[in-house]
Amino acid sequence: MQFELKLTDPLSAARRGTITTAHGIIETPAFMPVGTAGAVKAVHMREIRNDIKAQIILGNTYHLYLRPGLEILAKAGGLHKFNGWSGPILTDSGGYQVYSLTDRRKLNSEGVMFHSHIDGSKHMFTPENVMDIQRVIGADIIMAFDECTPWPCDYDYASKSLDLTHQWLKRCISRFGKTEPHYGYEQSLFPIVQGSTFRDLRIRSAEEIASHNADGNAIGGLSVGEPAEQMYEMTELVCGILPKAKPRYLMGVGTPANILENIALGIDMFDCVMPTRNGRNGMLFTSRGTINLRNEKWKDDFSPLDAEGTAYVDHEYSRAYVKHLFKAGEMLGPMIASIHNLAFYQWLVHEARKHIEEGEFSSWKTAMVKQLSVRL
RNA sequence: GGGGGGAUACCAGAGCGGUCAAAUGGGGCAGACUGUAAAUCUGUUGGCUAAGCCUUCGGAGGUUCGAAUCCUCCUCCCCCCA
Repeated sequence: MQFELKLTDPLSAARRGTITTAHGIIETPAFMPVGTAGAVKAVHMREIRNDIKAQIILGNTYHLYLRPGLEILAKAGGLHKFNGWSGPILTDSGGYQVYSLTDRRKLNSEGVMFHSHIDGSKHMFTPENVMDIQRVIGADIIMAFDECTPWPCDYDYASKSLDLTHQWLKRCISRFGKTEPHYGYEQSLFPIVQGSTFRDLRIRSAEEIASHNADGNAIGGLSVGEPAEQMYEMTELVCGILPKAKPRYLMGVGTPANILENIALGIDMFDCVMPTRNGRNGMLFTSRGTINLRNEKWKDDFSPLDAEGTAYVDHEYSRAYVKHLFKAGEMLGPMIASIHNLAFYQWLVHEARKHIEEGEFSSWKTAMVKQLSVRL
């Protein structure tokens, strides 16, 4: 994997770059749709590719390991062949499940014992086997096994958790270095900065992560409930320490406004379930603000879903119709909303890239953030 | 013609003397959602001058300190036998 930093915004820390992987190029700043179980929920790969035009999607180690399982993934020839997405893939390590499935796991220095949410069976995840599993899945970018700390989190816990994540990182790097890709193309390992919302812990973690000189670096443990201002404070701090020449990935973020603010602080890559999950739940993100499609006020609004939208669904369907689909429990509603939202997120980062290139990112961002906060 | 069952809020449907403005679903209205246990979850759903009051359980009377609940008549609906 290669990262080329093309230019930096003169008025902010925003950057414009290109990541080249074995499966294609990613223009940064980039937004990556989440496809946890090997599918971006409710959306065809064809639509991700042709209509939404995402350049990379995510998968998840924990979920894919449980189902369909490594045997099938290996037999298929890796996730790309299995799910038909021939572009770049990034897999999360299961570190987020350490946080989100906290009542279904036991953590110790060796690793994490999960009680499967599917059948209750026990599965030990260690830094070593998480590398091995991600080798089998075959993602272009794989993530270190970490503990995503909850928020709020007391200092001592955050500090100890940080040390554990750092120890695990060394084990990840060691195992990764001793193993080979299974399918003939290169994989890159990204380490993850933790430290909750404590400045000194974030500094300590960012310095540790930077010292490994990985292909790219991630920031985790944010967007877990902390106020947005604290998230921005942490990303700014960490971006000041992480190497400039490597892509920076802010994990799990976020709202359209979060993305623009973090681009301004030097983040290059984002992923978030929000466009798909909120879409399935009837919420649309647009350049003019958000829409709750289930609201009564759209019942006879026959105007396009999003007159300024870039997706075909924005012009083929009316708000009234898609509201009806949601009310009627028709699965086409969530499908349309997911395509719209993902296309909107792609439009957002596309515009961000364009405005960085034009040297007017900051003013555009300020105006856009204001518009995005409107509730239509 | 004979016998039996039933009418409860937008719908379905509990309740069968006070703790009932009335369970539970559905529907309606609104909210949440940030490296996905999510096509999920939460709140709310008679009125008002709102920790209180007013009008509600087919209709009209009655019994009782007190009735959605008991009695009488009326109106409709359903089932069984002829």
